[in-house]
Amino acid sequence: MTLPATQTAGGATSEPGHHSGAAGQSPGDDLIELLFFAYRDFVGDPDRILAQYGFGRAHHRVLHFVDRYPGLTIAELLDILRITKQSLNRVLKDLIEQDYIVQKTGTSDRRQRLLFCTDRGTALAGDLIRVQTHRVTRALADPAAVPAEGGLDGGAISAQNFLLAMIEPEERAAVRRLMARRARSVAR
Amino acid sequence: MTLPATQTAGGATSEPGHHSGAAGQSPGDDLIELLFFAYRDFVGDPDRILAQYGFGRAHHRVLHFVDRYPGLTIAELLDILRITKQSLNRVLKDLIEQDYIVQKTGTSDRRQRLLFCTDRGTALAGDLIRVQTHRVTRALADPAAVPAEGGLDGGAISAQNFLLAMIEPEERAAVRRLMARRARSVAR
DNA sequence: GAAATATGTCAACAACACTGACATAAAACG
DNA sequence: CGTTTTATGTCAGTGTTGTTGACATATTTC
Repeated sequence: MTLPATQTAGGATSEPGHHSGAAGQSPGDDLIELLFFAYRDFVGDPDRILAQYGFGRAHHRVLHFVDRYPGLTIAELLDILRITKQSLNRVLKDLIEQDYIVQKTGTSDRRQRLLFCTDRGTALAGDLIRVQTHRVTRALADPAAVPAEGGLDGGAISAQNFLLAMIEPEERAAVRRLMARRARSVAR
Repeated sequence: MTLPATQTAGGATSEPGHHSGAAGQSPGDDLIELLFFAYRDFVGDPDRILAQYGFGRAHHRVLHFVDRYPGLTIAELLDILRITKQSLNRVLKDLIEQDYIVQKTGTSDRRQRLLFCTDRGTALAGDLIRVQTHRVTRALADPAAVPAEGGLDGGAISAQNFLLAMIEPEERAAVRRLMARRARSVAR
């Protein structure tokens, strides 16, 4: 990210009103954008690994939950992921055909298909967990905790610091600069 | 979400190894899943509103950043969103044609197109910000702060509480139940 | 005047979500 | 025991959002 300094043109069409664009600051407004940036980088790590296997984010989610909760049923997985069974089946099929996941018929209810990772699946899931855990662990240990200027917001600061620390280190300055740009235009 | 109790079948193909599936707990492993659930619900609110306008998540992101940072250029927006200009143009075109965003030629550099929200755009962006701010504010004020059993992890607890509180209230119990299921299988 | 930059656009394609319809096996119920 | 419900699988079509590659235009920079 390489965002230059603030600039202006004719001036916006907007006028002060209900929301009044770029104003109406609320405590934790920054968290909305930080969540976007943090999540963007959070899924970026796995994405790079998955691409080498020809898998995508959808495959990751399935593999992750099956790895962490062995014996998950299709219905449970659908409930967690909140997607349709058609969407799930498309990626699950790939994972089963390529021997990352196996299905076993349920013992108590033989209609159910319980899902388990194979060794291959466990290995890949482990690689993916590893990079994400690394980012999270680093974020928790990050000393970049610069308390906000205002008063304590009861958790607001630490949530903000956590999300900021989840962002790729090289990008943090740019994100800080961007958000400062908004803060300035509001203070005016 | 309605996840039943733990169940087992034949037993997984996996064996103890490097990662050893469902084991290898790390401080903040929960945060990986909480981030998934929190983000899922976080974007769920706006999605419902946007659907009524025939817009999607991509439209939301563009509208949000243009609203918050009036005068943003195309290049800056591309840098923030990390998508190609072709992807951006598709949704930006919709927003401009339907009068949510206007472009103004830059004054210092006439090649640039500075982006601004119209009143319509500001209004919609305000509605979207509102629901997200509501969720964040509620999460920050949430007294659901049940300290973890272990020792303090320096920010780990509050980040965990924040993300949990970002989850749709009716779903939190299910998420807690799910994650407890993993904790149990690990303790064994 | 040539080269670099900021933006726009056409075309094709891939991932991942959706809807709707239909099929099968097993469990549950009366 | 037969009907109904449940858990899962599958076919077909569609929409959103991302990608690559190629090319065009206006403006700035050197």
